Amino acid sequence: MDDYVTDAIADWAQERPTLDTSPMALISRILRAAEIIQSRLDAVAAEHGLSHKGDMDVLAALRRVGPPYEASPSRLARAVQLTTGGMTNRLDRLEKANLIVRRRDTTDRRGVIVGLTAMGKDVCDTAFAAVLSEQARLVQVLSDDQRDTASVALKGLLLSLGDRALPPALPSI
Amino acid sequence: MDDYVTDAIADWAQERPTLDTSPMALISRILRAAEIIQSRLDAVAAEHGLSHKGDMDVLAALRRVGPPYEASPSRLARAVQLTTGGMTNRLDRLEKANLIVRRRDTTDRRGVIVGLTAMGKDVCDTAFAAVLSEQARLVQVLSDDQRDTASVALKGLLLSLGDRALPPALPSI
DNA sequence: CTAATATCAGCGCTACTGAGATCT
DNA sequence: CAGATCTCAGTATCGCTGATATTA
Repeated sequence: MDDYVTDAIADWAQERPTLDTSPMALISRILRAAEIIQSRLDAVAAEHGLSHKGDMDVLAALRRVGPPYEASPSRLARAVQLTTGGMTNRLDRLEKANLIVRRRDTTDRRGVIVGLTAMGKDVCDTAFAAVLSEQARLVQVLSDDQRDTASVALKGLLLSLGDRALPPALPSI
Repeated sequence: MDDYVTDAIADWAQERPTLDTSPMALISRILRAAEIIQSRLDAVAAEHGLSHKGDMDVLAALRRVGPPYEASPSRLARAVQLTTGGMTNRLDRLEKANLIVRRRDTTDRRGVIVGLTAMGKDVCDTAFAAVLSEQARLVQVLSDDQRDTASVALKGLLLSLGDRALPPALPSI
């Protein structure tokens, strides 16, 4: 059976035989899979009150650093690949929903510290568990070996694209 | 060396040890890679006059069907995973830029047929070649074997998500 | 009559840019 | 003074929904 990309590659081979379309086999599938997956995960997050795309990512970024679940806006922006201006907007929304709070950074008075509220932590925990189980359902069709080798390949790709783990947070960042 | 996702998984293991985060190794990497790749490809397309995201996809969908480079709006919408309303907007833009034309479908007077202009074909051909060569650069870090196995895995994933090749166009569709 | 096609207007959401205030 | 941090206002983009006209 053919997916959309298989078909596209076959068409291009017909129309422009000199073009090397082999990279599409991977790249186009990454793009197309991401669209479909993202919309499914957004739907699951929305069922748990996170109706705005990206909210889950911010909450998760705060949650996974551990108690007291705090980080600076700029660090969060880096984590989710957003400008600080964009992060301000997301934080405004999340603060209005009582999922996060902002307080001044006492050690650097330019800065702000964002923290999860108790409610934010609860919502994050239940929503994240649901998103994860949806993810598990999505990858179910693949063998363990397929998942592992594909993960390793994508990790190599990401590293070459400059995607890195964030440096550990300093006493206040 | 660790990418962002490796780090995230390690954090979650610390914070919520009972959660099975293994699906993230693949899913999160697909999502994160797609963001980065898409923005790079958009930048390349923009260098060739296609400053609006998605324009390349529509032109390519028309181009790859072969002469006379025509298709209906609804078929194009299906190809790029868009509502027909959304496609109307894109086509308005592309028509204003003289990259496509719309004409009435003589066999079904509800319908419209979208065709590439000569200029549209030229722009598409040069832009697509540039995008492809950027794609080749992006996957350069991976071995042939890695690309193949990852492609196959993603194809399996896409098929399970319902992604299928479009049925062949009927005499007018 | 029901269903399909394309368009349009209105709406909502999202993020970016550039300027500004504050502080290191 | 240069540079960092965050916010804000303005702007652009983008796609969806639902109504409509037309035709099969």
